Amino acid sequence: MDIWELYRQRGFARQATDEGALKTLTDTAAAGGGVLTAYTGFDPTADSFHVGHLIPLMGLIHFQRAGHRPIVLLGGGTAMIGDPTGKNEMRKMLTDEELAKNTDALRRQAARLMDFDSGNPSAAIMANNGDWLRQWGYIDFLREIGHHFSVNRMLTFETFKTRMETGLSFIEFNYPLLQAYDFLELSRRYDCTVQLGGDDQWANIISGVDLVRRVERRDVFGWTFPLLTTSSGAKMGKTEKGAVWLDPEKTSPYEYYQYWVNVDDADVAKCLGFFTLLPMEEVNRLSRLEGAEIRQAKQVLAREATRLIHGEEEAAKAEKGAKAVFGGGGDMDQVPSTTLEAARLADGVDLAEVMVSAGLAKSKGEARRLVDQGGVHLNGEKVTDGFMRITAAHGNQGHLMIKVGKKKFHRVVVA
RNA sequence: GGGGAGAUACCCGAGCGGUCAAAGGGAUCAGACUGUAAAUCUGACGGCUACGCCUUCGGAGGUUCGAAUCCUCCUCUCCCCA
Repeated sequence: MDIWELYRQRGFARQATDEGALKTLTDTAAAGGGVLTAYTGFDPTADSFHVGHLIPLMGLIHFQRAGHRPIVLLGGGTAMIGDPTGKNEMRKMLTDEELAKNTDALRRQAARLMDFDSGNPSAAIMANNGDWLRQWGYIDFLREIGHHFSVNRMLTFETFKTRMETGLSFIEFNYPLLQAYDFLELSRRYDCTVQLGGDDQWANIISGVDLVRRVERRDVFGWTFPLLTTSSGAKMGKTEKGAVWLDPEKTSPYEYYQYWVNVDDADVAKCLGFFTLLPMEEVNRLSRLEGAEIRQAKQVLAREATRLIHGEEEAAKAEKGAKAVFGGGGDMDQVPSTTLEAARLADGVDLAEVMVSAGLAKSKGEARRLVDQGGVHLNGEKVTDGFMRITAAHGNQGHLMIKVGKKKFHRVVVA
């Protein structure tokens, strides 16, 4: 089975520029013992990847597992422009320092997901388009790259059509040229012949394919992955706290695990294909589960997805923590926690205040509302007084368990 | 350069000079029902030991007993003309 077939089976296929030719190319490479090189670009707009980046990242992981060579392209240059795709308004400009910091953080995260250093032919490459984009002079770029682009055609891109209503700045209008040029540069430097990306990148990808053909008279290809949405069409990867990050500092492994256990029934099968490396037979078996048994599938999903990002040990801990609070008994240590100085318990501490500092409520008022609505439990007992104060009497061997709603648990350690 | 429209809470979006902490929808959160689903119904949704007080309607001033609402200037956005 070639990589493209594997992509199809697991749901990683949306559009391809020329699937027939792509297969031929892959077969030829395989027959000659060579590897194929593909890249995906990520703009360093934050200092961590989040769940929204996961499909392309998983795509690259599979690509490498299939024996090919992935390139992770960090958009240190393009992020200075801002991809207008899917945006209604221009994104704020990042400073050089922010970019450097973000690029660095993303590089470290990516390095944990793929093999970059083994020296194998399939060892991944990390590139930064700032390395080549920032060297260009304006006139030179226009003459050498710009003249290959038709404005008439660019205006037909969905991205720009919608932006014609709300406004589009010239800087953003140039984004496809830069991304297209990346492909040209990567094809020259690394013999990269495929660009992978989310389906919203289609226009940018074919711009690159066209550019390489025009300049190099060489056929390269584009392949897009579906966008990560729930079955109801909403974007995935968001919780009330915001994006679900891959950085354990921003989203703990426990929270990460919880995110996956809580996906809708309707999305479980899809997610198993996308976010685990389980063989498809296993994915299909789990996907056939119905009713309450779907929970088993969700647990496998959460376990595997967490393992991939945070490692076996953290995944096991997150799972134990989940079992402890939802199944009763067991190891509570993995539940998110904060500490509280014992001395403060002497005259009581406002529960609402503790909830705010633990991130369980945005304000004391909200915390009190939650209590009023019967959504707060302390050590398993429903709290009824919004102004309740925590005292030493509540210290259950130095541990207090606050539950908000049905799923949010937080431990307070008295120290 | 000229003319017009506009900026309201997380998003969209109403808003007569007082009865506006600001309609409605979405998102979100909580409760009930469940399986740590979905759908549905109910409630909450600026802050604050709270039938009151404080801070909000792009920014800065002003008029007024009283301003989201009127005036002036500024910033930004969109549309049309050249």
